[in-house]
Amino acid sequence: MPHSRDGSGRSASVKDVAQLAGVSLGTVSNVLNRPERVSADTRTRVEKAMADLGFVRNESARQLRAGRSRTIGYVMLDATNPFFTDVAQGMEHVAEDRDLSLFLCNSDNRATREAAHLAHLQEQRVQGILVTPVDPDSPALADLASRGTPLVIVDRTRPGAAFCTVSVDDVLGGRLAVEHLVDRGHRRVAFVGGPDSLGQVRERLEGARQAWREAGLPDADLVVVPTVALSVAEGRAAGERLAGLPARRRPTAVFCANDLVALGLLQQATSAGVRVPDELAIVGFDDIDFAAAAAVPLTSVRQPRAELGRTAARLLLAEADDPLHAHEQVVFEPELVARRSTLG
Amino acid sequence: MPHSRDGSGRSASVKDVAQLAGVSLGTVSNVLNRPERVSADTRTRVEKAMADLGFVRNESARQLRAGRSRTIGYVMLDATNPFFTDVAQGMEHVAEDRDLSLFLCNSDNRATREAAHLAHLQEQRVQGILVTPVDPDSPALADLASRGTPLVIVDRTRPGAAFCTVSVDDVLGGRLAVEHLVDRGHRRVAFVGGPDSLGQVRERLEGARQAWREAGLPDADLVVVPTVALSVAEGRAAGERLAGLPARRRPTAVFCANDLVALGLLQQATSAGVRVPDELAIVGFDDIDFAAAAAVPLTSVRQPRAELGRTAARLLLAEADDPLHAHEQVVFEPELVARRSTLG
DNA sequence: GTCATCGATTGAAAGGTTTCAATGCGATGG
DNA sequence: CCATCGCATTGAAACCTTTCAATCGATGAC
Repeated sequence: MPHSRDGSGRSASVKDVAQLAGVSLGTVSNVLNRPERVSADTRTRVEKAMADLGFVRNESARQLRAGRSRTIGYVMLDATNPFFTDVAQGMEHVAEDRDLSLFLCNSDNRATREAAHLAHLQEQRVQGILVTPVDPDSPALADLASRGTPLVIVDRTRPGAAFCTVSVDDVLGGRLAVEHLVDRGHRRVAFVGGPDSLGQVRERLEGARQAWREAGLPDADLVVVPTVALSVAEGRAAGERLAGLPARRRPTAVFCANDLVALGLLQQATSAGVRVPDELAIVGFDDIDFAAAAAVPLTSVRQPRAELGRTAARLLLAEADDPLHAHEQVVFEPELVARRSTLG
Repeated sequence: MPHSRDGSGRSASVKDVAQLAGVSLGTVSNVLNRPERVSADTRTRVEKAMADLGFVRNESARQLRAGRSRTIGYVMLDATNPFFTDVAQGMEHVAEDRDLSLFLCNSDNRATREAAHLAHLQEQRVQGILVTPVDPDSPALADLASRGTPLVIVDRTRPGAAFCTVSVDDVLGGRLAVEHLVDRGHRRVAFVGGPDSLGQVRERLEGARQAWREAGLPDADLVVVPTVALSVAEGRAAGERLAGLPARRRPTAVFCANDLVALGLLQQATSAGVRVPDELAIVGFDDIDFAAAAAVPLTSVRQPRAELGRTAARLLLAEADDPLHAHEQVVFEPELVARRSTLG
């Protein structure tokens, strides 16, 4: 029924404000952008007119004129994984300090969705784009960067690329996890994670293998249990598969590619009556808040989540401010946080 | 400093494309927007020119002309709470179907941050704004709606307001939780949650009280344990406070205002040697994925998270398409999902 | 009394896209 | 051969803001 966007049709523009205040366009703009240049009297008159009309700056027009926007975007791999929301939180703080908005998009692990978001951000002429890509080697990313849009890859690395990357040493993380398990006396261990297309998964497994070999243990005793995704549900399913193994071949410990998988596995194990860690030790990866909060607190490989986000955002803005800026490949070191799920 | 991003100065515009392809501006625009009106020959020529120049549409200019954008925004209360990311996921699907982008912002429970995000979205002339507000009665929201920006409140209701709201009956949710506990024989129960400024907390408590009274139980046996936030850490702290109570006054069951609090409490209880549910039953609220995945799977009041998001987004777009649209107040019914944390 | 100066204000141009009425042209029908 | 029609293309206007050189009026110096 009555919808009345207030009687007036369109929303008020600087022109309307100028007219009502009896000044020129330029003056209104000055009130907005260089208030010190305007006499106190005119300024209050203009401000009153703005308030009366409910004037809201049109950011599109502003951007068009300025050529750049007040926004940066982050395309995340999985918005429902707390790891990524924590990373985003770190970025948000940097953006807030610089008075920019952070536009969050979720690719949900799909390359097509990722591409759509990247295109849209580019069309918006954002100051720069942060992305945790489905595939860091995709030529689409290189194209993007070569077109001049500042770009930072988060949680992946790509040596020699034409953009900055901020990541965590996943190979080292994998080593830490398995070294810990070996130290605790485990001699039959499973790695649970997938899909293989995720670099994070490949490298964590690689690290696990290195540590395993260096401990002089036979390759066959490091079992790989692949999953189709890094989710709680997949962790639960993997738990059931493990439970199905003959006792001789069943591992005494599991290293999961991330905490979601570990939590699912933990739940399945406990509900199947397997005692953690006595009968089965579990190590996760990421150290999300839910890891410590699990009923059997989870040993996990901690990544500096917020720091990752902050650093990525800072590098992005550095590049946006200075296009001659040299690209950096920052790599953080992960750290093992031992808790009850491996400590008995 | 010369700041040549690439040799070419600015990025290519329709004008450049037109020139290279030897056609007029209008034709390029037609290729972009009404390709069927352009002869096959010219079309391919124009498309080649675009590819050669790496042409990217300037969304600001487009928006400026069109008066509206291809974007909707969601200002969420707490991006690190999986409940809200699941709601956002539901919205994302609707947006994707309509070929819109969803701009996610996090107010992080702060009114100032919320205001900043709302202002920025308004300046961007988004098609509409979804928001789970810090305070649904804030006049700022009413102002926003009266200026003509389509607005939908998510997870809160506000009867008689000049905008749509989509919520879940929190009072009913509270009743379900407590009725369940009373059915299971509990006669001393605690409610854990806060701050009181959150309507969700107030109403869930209200429902709990109603159910308690209707069961004919004395008010004093429903203990309220306030928290300063709905987080895992606060749940853990509350657990410690409960553990400190003299045995006679200690509740046999706890109803937590959301699952994060419940998970924290569960962890504290288990690590303190309190057996769940035998010595302490726990009910959460939201039924996030981590609830079922907890090592003692959590009984929780399920909200239709994705459905909430989808409905909100649909209402928003309905209003954006038809400003005469009548505002609706949709209320979903929650549902109790009983799991081991109360079932022994 | 004139001129330079200074601060406040103005007006016009620019930025990239879309839209729409107008144009041009070849073909069709009379 | 003329009128008409349809189709592909064109050109100019509009969207709203910002910027910058130009203008105006007044003040102070000489």
